[in-house]
Amino acid sequence: MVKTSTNSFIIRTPETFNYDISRNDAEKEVLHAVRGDYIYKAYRIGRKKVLIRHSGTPKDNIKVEVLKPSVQKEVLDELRIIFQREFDLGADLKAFYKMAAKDPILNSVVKSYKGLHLAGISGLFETLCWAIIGQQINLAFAHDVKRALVERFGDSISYEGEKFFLFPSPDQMLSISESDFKEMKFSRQKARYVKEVALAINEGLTLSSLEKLSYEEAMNTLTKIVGVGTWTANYTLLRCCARGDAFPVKDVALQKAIQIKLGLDAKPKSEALLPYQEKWAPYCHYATLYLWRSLSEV
DNA sequence: CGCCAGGCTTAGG
DNA sequence: CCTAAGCATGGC
Repeated sequence: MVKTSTNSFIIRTPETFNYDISRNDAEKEVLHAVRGDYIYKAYRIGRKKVLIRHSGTPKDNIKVEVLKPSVQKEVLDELRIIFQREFDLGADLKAFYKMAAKDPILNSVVKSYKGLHLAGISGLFETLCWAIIGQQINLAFAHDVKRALVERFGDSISYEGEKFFLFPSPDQMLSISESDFKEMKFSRQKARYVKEVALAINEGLTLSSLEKLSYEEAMNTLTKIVGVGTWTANYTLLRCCARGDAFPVKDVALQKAIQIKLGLDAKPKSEALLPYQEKWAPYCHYATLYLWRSLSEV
């Protein structure tokens, strides 16, 4: 038996989980660094900044190693909880696969990306801001804007000559001037929108408060924030809260994927997607995720 | 050049 | 309720 370091641990994953296909290894993503089999990422746990790296085991479990600093057991426990959420390990995809196998749109994508879990976004604030940054612009540009924001205003942790960044806190976001936002290529509206979200978070909006609400209530809570419309709210409930009732019918990537699967001449309008919200419930989030992946966009 | 990108708000019918 | 304009930039 090999003695394992107290600074690493292994997370058991469900049968349906495949590490290689689920790990988000987008090179353009500023909040992690992909180094071969490892993904390096910084987290804020309490007041500590913690740098970890994770990798897959032969059995598709997840190995997490804390690289800096050396931490107490409580931090490791917290990291376990974070990873459960970050890879949506509570999801049992068997029922989704069973439903999708009989669905003309989904049957091919669930075969292609078997084992894919929702993964990759840490916090509510980050998710909402990322959605706002991504409104109406292409993803490559959105990544550049996020990178500029994070590298300039996010905290970081240094390790072996490299810096690993954390997403700015709501207070850090609120301190950014109009001209700085402009330099980072935020439109004036988007600069306001991310600050509106920061205020909402500071006033008590949390993931757990959202989880207690019904779909309609959660949508109402989010869309009350200026800058958060139905697309952004659905995106957040899907991506961050892993809710199976969230379905971004206005999403042009989702529309495009469905257009391709059905061989349509044009993208279906959002109203045309509404029936799928009922049909695919409670797996609208995974239906969307797999269709996005079919465009190589998640 | 025009049009579309993982939209939203506001103004004006 | 609905539609149009404005936002800012990049890729094709």
